[in-house]
Amino acid sequence: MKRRLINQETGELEDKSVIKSVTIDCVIFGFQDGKLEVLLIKHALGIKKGEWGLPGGWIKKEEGIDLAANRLLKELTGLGDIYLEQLKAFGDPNRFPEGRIITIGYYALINKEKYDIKAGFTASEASWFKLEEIPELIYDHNEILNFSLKKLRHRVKHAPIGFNLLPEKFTLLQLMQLYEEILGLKMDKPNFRRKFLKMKLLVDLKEKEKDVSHRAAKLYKFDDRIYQKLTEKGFSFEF
Amino acid sequence: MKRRLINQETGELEDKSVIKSVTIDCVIFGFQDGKLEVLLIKHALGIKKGEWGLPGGWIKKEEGIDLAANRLLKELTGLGDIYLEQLKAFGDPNRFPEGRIITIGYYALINKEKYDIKAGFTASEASWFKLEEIPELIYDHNEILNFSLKKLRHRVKHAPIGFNLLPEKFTLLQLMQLYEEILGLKMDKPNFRRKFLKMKLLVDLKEKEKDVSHRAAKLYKFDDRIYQKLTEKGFSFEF
DNA sequence: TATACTTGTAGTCATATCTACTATAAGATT
DNA sequence: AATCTTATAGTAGATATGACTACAAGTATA
Repeated sequence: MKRRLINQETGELEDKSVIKSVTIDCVIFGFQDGKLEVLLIKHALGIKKGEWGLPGGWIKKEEGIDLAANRLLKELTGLGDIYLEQLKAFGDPNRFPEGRIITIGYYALINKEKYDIKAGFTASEASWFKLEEIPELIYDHNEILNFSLKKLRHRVKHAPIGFNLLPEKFTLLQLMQLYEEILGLKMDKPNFRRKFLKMKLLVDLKEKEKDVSHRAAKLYKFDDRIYQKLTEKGFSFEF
Repeated sequence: MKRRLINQETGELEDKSVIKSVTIDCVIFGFQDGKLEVLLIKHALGIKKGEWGLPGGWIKKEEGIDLAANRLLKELTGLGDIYLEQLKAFGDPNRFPEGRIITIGYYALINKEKYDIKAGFTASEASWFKLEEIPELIYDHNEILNFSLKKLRHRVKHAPIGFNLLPEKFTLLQLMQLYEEILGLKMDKPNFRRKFLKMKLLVDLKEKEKDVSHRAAKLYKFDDRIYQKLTEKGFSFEF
């Protein structure tokens, strides 16, 4: 079934506010209970009703693609100021059976504790999936998701972006477990501490965890201004 | 001047063979006399006549974007089997004043000794530019080029792709100078040798340079199959 | 109150890696 | 034969890494 793009009366493209051939799809990562999670939505309408896929949408005609991705994220989750980065364009001619549509993939990192994402999804059902539980997705969304994972794994080693998945205040063990989960390996606590603290990227909050049934650990936060300053001096984050 | 997209008789999109709103632009890198170079073309027609820009073109309707990039490269330079990788999509609404066009950037690495690229450009003038000599380019092509440089600098440290810019047989000094030029730093010859040879990525060709006015250096080549095998064993290229 | 248990944090040590060198070899040029 | 250029080998101190031990600070349990 081909969609009708032309308005027969005016002879023009219908709905001039969007470019019909380019969409945005977004992989939204969260982190909970030591596990990386991805937010998926269940399509409520159309041919793919009932199937899971990545949240996404159209780009408006006069809107930059980064802006469009931010807007979509805001519409879907109700929040802005989120770590968001473009993956690449996906343009296999058969990726979308109903027509030639190119999609630009993005991925976002959010702090689940801070927001209740699912509240933003009114029309369609939304749910978090751990990596092992991800079902078969519509179109090429599994490919986009796998690409985003590869990108995230690479990026997290070369830029201090992991913090975006954690609460503002976190312990070194939480940070280490985040790295272990994303990179899929086991690390040594003392060595991890030393390596990370040596970078002097973290602010010691002089606070401790509360309500834990063991010795409370120090809390730290990441300060982007410190990172910027270090970067200017030639520092380059490598893990 | 807005282009007419609608055929008034049929009520359909004109020229169904291309998606009018998405193009491809390609940064082609070469390496000569120790310097990184970029291939630019001078526009022969249209508003931008006489100005320099990146080679590019339209994506055909039934063509994947990677395939389209390869086809364009072949049309422009007359050769295939070239290292080519997508950068990302550039979609500022004002990037192209004559209408909303999204471009997907690619970058290619070619061995200049092997081919005479400029022969492929019949219609428009093409020329190599060293990095310091790059003029102001049309649209957002300077931004695309700068992005490609950042990507190349990063990629060359994490994957053995630099070889694509060198002749098939090369000396360790040539390789080192390539790295020095791309990364913009000075290196130590003995240390570079040791580090690179330790990876066991290079094939010692048991040959030496000829017609040099000094002690001839050993020639090496890069063998992708060796790299694949090492990768399977867990090796990861880092420089 | 004492003991075990869990997690945090400090320190040790052998090994590998990086960096800045020096030294020598192999040719070509004068 | 002396000299110059570049290739290639080696060396030694500094630094980083990885595997470990030890102990501290709490909570839970006996």
